[in-house]
Amino acid sequence: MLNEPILNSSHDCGDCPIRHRAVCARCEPDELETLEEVKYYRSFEAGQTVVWSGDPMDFVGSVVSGIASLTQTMEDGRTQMVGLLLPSDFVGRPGREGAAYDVVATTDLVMCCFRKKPFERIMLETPHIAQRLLEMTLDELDAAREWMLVLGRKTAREKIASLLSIIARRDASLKLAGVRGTMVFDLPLTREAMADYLGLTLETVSRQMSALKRDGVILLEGKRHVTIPDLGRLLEEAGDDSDGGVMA
Amino acid sequence: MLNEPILNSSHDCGDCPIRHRAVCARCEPDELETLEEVKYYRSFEAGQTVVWSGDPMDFVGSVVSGIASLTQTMEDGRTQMVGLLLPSDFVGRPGREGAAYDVVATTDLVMCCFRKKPFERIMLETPHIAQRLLEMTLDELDAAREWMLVLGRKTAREKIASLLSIIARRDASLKLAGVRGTMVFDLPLTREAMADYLGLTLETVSRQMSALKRDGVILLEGKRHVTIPDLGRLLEEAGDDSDGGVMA
DNA sequence: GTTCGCGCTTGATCTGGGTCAAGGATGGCC
DNA sequence: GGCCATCCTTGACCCAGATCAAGCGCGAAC
Repeated sequence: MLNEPILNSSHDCGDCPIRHRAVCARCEPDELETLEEVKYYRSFEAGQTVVWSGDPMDFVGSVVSGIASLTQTMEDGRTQMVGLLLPSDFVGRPGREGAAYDVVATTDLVMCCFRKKPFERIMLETPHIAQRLLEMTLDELDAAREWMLVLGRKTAREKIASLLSIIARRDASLKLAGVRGTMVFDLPLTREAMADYLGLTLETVSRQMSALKRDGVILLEGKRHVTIPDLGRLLEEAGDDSDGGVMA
Repeated sequence: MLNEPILNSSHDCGDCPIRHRAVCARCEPDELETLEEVKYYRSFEAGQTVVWSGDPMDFVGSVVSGIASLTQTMEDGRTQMVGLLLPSDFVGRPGREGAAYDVVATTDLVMCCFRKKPFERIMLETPHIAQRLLEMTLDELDAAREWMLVLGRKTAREKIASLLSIIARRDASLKLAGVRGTMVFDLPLTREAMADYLGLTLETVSRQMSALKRDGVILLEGKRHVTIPDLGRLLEEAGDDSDGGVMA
């Protein structure tokens, strides 16, 4: 799943997650303007802001490694994280001018970017891409709407459990081999970032993490290393109706 | 704005909001299978469910008149409205199997539907449609993410003000002629529906409506008829940084 | 080693909004 | 007209989570 090609798997030429022939500068650079003008890589340090809300965003792209978050902020400083970008996730709004939210590097981050104008041209010429983007955007919309239920109706404990199960499930590499339903991973978020994602304070996050640990729903080594002995139990705690606990 | 064509304004043949030639059964029915097999109208009474979450959804479509809401429900009955469909809004997930949430008619509702299979075929053949859908979906995604800020970080009073300003702004026909910043409309939602949209209880909605009335932010005649004497003031109450109070 | 800083935990207290409960208004129907 | 149902309002009380505050653990810099 990690770094899975996001637009078309039919063309594989390396570490760029956007592997459509039409946008593969490495393979058919003549199709495009000068290579670097269209496709390029960019690195960010943890904490750096990729784009500010409202600023013009002249590129689209996807995460190669690291984690970025999409956050909205009110003037008085209240902030809400509205999305989490893991490797292979796409950011960008073809046909839209500015960014609608801040994009911030949560960890060190490498992105693979395309300048927007040529990308849009390619999109017009390659219906497949628009369709793939539509699918991806529909998935994001579903995820956003599911998150609205979390924000609007779940208790603090359920919110934490929901976040943990999402992180666990989005990284399939984390299954603990041989033990059904057990997962191990390092939290990529500080307590504060978790709070911003969940609409809570960091103190409440901390307390609920402790409570889940006390009740054996999770095991904690240090502050970040998490073991989930029973994913089914966690999903129950999350108030999740889907019993997605069935593992390969 | 009302009933504005949602896919392509270049072809106008009546009351269907999807006015693309390729899907206009009335004008070029030969292009398609039997007319009724592809495009049809459907009416629902207030309270009726259009589709249940998880059920197969074999159509896409858009609202002709009335209001529908998208809601997610937990087993224990907690519900969260995750979207509001006004006339001309599109529902449907081309390329996706089942519905991800309940679609419920909030008022009496008329929808213009297309069976999904042929619609998808048309989409493949008509790049313009996929691109228009992508734009619309990106807009919905933006709206959903803005709503996440409301749900996660705003107070009850700010939530109510946000909802009122959204309803006011989405229906441009509601400007009170000649009076700058003044708007009048009938709330299309019960207090309970408002609560479900805002992640509150109906009692809190009622109390905050009374408070906003007491403070002169809104005027109420009966329970539903709302006058907003000063949209700027309302946006301020909503904690909205955009001073969208500039009126035509 | 010591000190600093940051991320985290935990405790004590406060409060916004939830919960429970009792009516009030409106409108359809007999 | 009277009756009933539905939607709404208001009050009294409670509690989950926010706020304020103190201190811990651990790695980095010296």
